Amino acid sequence: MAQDRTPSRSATPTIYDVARAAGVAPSTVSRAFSRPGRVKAETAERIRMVATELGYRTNPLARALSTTRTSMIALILSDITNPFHFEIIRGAEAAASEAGYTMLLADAQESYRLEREALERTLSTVEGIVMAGSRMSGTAVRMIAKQKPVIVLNRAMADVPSVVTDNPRGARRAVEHLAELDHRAITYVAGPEASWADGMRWRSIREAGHELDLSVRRIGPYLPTVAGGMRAAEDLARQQTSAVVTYNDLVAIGLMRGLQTMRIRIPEDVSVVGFDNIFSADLVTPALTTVAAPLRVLGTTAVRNLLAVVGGARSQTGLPVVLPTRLVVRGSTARRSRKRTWPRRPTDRPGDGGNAIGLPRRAPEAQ
Amino acid sequence: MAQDRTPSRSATPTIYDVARAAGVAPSTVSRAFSRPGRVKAETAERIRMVATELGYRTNPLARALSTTRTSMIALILSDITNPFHFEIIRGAEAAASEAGYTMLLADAQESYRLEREALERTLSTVEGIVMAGSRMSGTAVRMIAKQKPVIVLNRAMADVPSVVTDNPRGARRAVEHLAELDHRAITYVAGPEASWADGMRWRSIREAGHELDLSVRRIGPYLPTVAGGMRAAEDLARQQTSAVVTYNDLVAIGLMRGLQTMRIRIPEDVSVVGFDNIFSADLVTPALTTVAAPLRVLGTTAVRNLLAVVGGARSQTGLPVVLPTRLVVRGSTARRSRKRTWPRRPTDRPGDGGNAIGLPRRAPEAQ
DNA sequence: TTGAAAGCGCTAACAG
DNA sequence: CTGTTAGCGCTTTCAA
Repeated sequence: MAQDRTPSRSATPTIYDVARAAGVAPSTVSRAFSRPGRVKAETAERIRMVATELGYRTNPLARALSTTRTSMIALILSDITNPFHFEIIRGAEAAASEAGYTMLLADAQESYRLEREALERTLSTVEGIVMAGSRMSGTAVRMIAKQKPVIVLNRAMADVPSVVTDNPRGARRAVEHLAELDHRAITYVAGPEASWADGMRWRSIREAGHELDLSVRRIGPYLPTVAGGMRAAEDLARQQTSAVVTYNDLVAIGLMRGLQTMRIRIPEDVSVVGFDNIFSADLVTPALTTVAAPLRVLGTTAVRNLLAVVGGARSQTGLPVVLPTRLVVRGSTARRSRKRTWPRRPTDRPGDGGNAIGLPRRAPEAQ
Repeated sequence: MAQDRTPSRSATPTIYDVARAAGVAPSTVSRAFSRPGRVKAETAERIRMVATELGYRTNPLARALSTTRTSMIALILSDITNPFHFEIIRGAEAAASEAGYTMLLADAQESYRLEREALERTLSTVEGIVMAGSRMSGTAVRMIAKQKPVIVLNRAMADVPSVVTDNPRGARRAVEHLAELDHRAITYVAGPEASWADGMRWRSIREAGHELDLSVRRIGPYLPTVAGGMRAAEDLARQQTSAVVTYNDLVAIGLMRGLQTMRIRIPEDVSVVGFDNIFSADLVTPALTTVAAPLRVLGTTAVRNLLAVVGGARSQTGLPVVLPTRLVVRGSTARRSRKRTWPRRPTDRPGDGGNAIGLPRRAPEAQ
């Protein structure tokens, strides 16, 4: 009476049950499932019959114990709610299951501790790990990589295989696009300082700006979220800019929204370019022009490369795999209007005062 | 030379290594980790020291083999890219890791075969399963539930524990809201026919409509996507309605977009209410009024209940757990304007002709 | 409180 | 081609 709380679930038959029922040795049953070639066709057939009849299924854990092949990989995300990760997750999952692997998903929720715990929990279970947007230090990551194959996503590391997008070309395309639209000055709205991508993007934008003779400045850092973008809008209102490029789409979306509530029109007054092309980028108004990352491919590539390493491949080069980006032009960018229509109404801005808006209109300087 | 392709990774020490180094029996080491109480304090301490020094970590697979406790659960999703699932995933993951469990994630990509495979792959590894938006038949689900604890999400089942949102109340609130805004007729834009939620929502809306003396009709089914919503917009243009409720937010977003390209204004010409309150619902223009589901809580509740069952709890009632919804009023709904301003320009509509738009203006009928 | 021994379910030599 | 025999790393009686 004490024990029957759990509803009875049919106990799974083992290899021994099948062996007995089929009149063969257990090892033969094992072979029939793990290397069919090594068993006479008829025998294998009979075993298979008996097995399905009994409802036998090989226990992957037991198998893993002797082979060390668990057929599992882990995907560790810095923040699962970041839409940037959505398609990556799908890509990764698809690649994994396509290869017969199961994917463990762990969300660090931007917390170092949680990330460590997740690693701790999964490390000994999986054959390899994809770390996306990890907050860990380079040495910490290397530490992990010493124990299990690791692929780092969106962060180039010298000695750990990584997959990144082509930020330099993407940034350059963004700047070129704005230049073609007659913009002469660009503001970069920065993301987290610790972000590898942020560094790459800013540097590339600055360089492209120099080459194309645009003046470029940077504000930030901001949180890489819609809220962060709205904050940036407040700060941006104090300055004259006709064009801005943001760290990512979330920031761009927040920025547009913030600007719009101040009666600043997008794209008539300010053109905005984001990065990543997340879900939603084309749903906002105006639809966001953005440097699209091949999100799903990012996920599949990471997993495929990981599985290659697991399978014994040595990465040929020590260099990161770089995936191409492409500029998706939508409604948030337009030709610079000759007449400065902005700022318009000093009092529109909510919160901290008109000071910000009514500033002297000196031309933006580079850097 | 043939074997050294794989970079050497430090072999993990076992319980035996620790035992030897600490001068105790392996079983004692095991106890020290699994039931500390059963080991003399000093001994345990010593073992612990040696263990950390050697970098020992108990192998969960091996442990699972003898205890059948794998500390893993699976979350099987019908479609991982559906934003409806994003927060659910996070909630589930959080609840799992909080309980020391690891979550396997599998995406069925709306495919029955893939769902089966995922189940096949994970079933014997996990202690329980959360099925979200499953496409499987009731009997198939029951089949699974006979083997491992299962919680079904967003679908009420008689004999399998499930967690759902309060669609009836949510639908009712939506209808009430529209009625308060003077709308007299409502169109429900339906989602997939196989969807349990769709049935619930439609039925509830119809009932609420009856009670509040509104006429209610239904169009569809449509795919539960933005594209589906845009299709619905085309069809809706042939009819007079001042208010529509859609199967979900995605459809609502697509619908608004489609309507807007036809120069139909939201909310001036048509008020739109969605369901779920997914990420993006407040980013579109106008921001979407919607029946918000407690997405994250849905995930955590499912997992917590699952773990309770795993832990031996018997579900008290056979009834599904119902989570409350709440109506989030945003910009997509407004008071019905007296003057009918729509349809306006017969030729605006792209594609299949003016026929659709210029239809006789008969009042919408119920059902 | 600790040790010895017998598995958990499966795979992997090694013979035959 | 198939049976026999050891384990994989950990837990769990059963004694001591």
